[in-house]
Amino acid sequence: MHPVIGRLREHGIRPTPQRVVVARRVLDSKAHPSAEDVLNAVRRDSPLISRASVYNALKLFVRKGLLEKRPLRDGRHVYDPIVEPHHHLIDERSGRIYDIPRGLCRVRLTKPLPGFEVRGIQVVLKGRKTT
Amino acid sequence: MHPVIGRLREHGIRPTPQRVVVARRVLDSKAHPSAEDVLNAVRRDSPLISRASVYNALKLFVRKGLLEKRPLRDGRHVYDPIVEPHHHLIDERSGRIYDIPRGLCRVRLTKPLPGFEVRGIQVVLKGRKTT
DNA sequence: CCTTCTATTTAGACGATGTCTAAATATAGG
DNA sequence: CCTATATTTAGACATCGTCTAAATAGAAGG
Repeated sequence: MHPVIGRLREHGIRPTPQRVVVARRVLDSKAHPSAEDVLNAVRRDSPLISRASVYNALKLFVRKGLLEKRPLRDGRHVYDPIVEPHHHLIDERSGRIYDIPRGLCRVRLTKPLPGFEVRGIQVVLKGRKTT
Repeated sequence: MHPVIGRLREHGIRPTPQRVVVARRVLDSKAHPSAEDVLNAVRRDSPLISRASVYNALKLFVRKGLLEKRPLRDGRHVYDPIVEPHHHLIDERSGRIYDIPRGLCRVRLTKPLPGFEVRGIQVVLKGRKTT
């Protein structure tokens, strides 16, 4: 039995064959793959798996807490007339984006990052309007 | 003369009619519009403007420092098997994503955000590998 | 004003990404 | 075994951004 089957069950996910191959590809990955990356990788071993099954599996895994989905790939943008550095606040429910002035939110690196020149910091808070 | 014409010229942008209507829509916006938002808004006044002109104008404005482009819209994601909170580092040249442990980077709100319940903080550093 | 060279706009095709649906298939529980 | 439910599948569809080749506009020089 694949070790991932246990992890799927722990999270209340029925381990169908399709889900197992998706989980095997993504769970031990350090590469932060996109859905299409996973689809292509999985199809090398299981050429008959459908696009929708991979997307369904990934969505389910996120809902069950096995994975996190992160918007880290270039693709969909908004345009901001405020070019000075500042941060942003996104309301989960409406998707609305608010500005946070630089002074309201401080970011500090406790150690330098060797071998990397930092050229920009973007902080995004997610949450819900309560009023 | 539209006030935006001056701002375009200040940034070394020739103020064509198409660019002026795009600039008018986006420069005074608080709404963080996407390119498609801008296209749709602009077409209400200038139905004949082409999709490519709007995209070209936005890209030019960013290159000239009039706007910033920010990846704040849901759309393209990666999947991360590390579900514990941590931050990320993106190499501008390769697009590669690296993990930053929570302890290496601290975020602090200097004042609370009234009317908003924060449910997640995402810090993304952009820069370049130097080694 | 005319010509010429360059910049810009345009329509439309294209690729990538993600969602949805209806039909087929598999599985679980009685 | 039968039935109800879950899952998979192919394919259509929508959105977003890029690209290209042809048309147009504008600037610069005579």
